[in-house]
Amino acid sequence: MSMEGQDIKKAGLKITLPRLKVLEILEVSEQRHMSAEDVYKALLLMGEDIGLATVYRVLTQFEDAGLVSRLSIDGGHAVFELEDGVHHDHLLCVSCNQIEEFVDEVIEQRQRSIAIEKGFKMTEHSLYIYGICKQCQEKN
Amino acid sequence: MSMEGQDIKKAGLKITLPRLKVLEILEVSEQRHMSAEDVYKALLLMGEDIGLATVYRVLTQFEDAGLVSRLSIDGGHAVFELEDGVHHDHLLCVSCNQIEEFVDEVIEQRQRSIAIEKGFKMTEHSLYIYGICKQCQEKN
DNA sequence: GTGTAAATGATGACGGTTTTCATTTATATT
DNA sequence: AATATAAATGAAAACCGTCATCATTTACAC
Repeated sequence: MSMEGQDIKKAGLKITLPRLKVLEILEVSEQRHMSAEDVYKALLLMGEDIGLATVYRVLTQFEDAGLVSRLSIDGGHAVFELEDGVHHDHLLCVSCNQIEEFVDEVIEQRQRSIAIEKGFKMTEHSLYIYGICKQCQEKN
Repeated sequence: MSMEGQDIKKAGLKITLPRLKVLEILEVSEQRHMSAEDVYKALLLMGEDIGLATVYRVLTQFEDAGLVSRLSIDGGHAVFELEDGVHHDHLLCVSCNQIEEFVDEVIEQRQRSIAIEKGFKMTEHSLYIYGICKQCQEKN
């Protein structure tokens, strides 16, 4: 059984072709952030005939299992990324939709302090910086 | 003409009953953050027979005019708040859906620095801290 | 008052996502 | 290896928040 198979099994899921292939796409794709539709199209290109509903289901199961993270970006559609255990935030280019990641311990710490000040028990946080990336600025 | 009427007029919009009433709801409602549906229901309670499509249109126009801000919270549905000119971020209670606001200049500054480091021209940013508010913690 | 562009309401469309349900498949057990 | 059974799948329809269409109504400049 492959490494991926073990991840799937550990999540309490049966090892099926759709699950193995979705995981493979996420691992081999040059784009780290993919929508369900992106994954679906990549599967079609690979010659795998897997339904879109299954892709959505599998991605949600992987999210529940902690294998992937879901980013809900502006305007209601989601992208997924392989979870690497390191929290990070995102910079999104509003022109080309490219996504970059960053980690900033100062911000992390301030967020924790604010939650405490307000009496909140923080479960999560999401920070998106929107802007125009270097390449898109140079193009125009 | 009321104060509100002037705001609407300044936005280049005709002063109509639906617009006055939507603005009134946003001002008098005890909840600062309302979805289009919330506003629509509040209008019905007031006895105003205004269509949901109009509520959406008016809120979008108010957003364009800078009278309200739209928050896109987790999973694609939006809430609106009266714009007071002061940028702030949000704490959301995942239990009771209450929303609190905060301002943190340290975070603001770090965000600007990160955008510069990454070569991004920042247009916007959104920061949400999710957690359980004080009241909900005490309840359980 | 009147003309004209703008605004409204009802309804249908839309897009991403989820549910339904009949069929197929993985896996534990014989 | 055959079988039983719960889980997984695919196709299609349902969903939900939001937006567009279009015929009718309204605000406001003249």
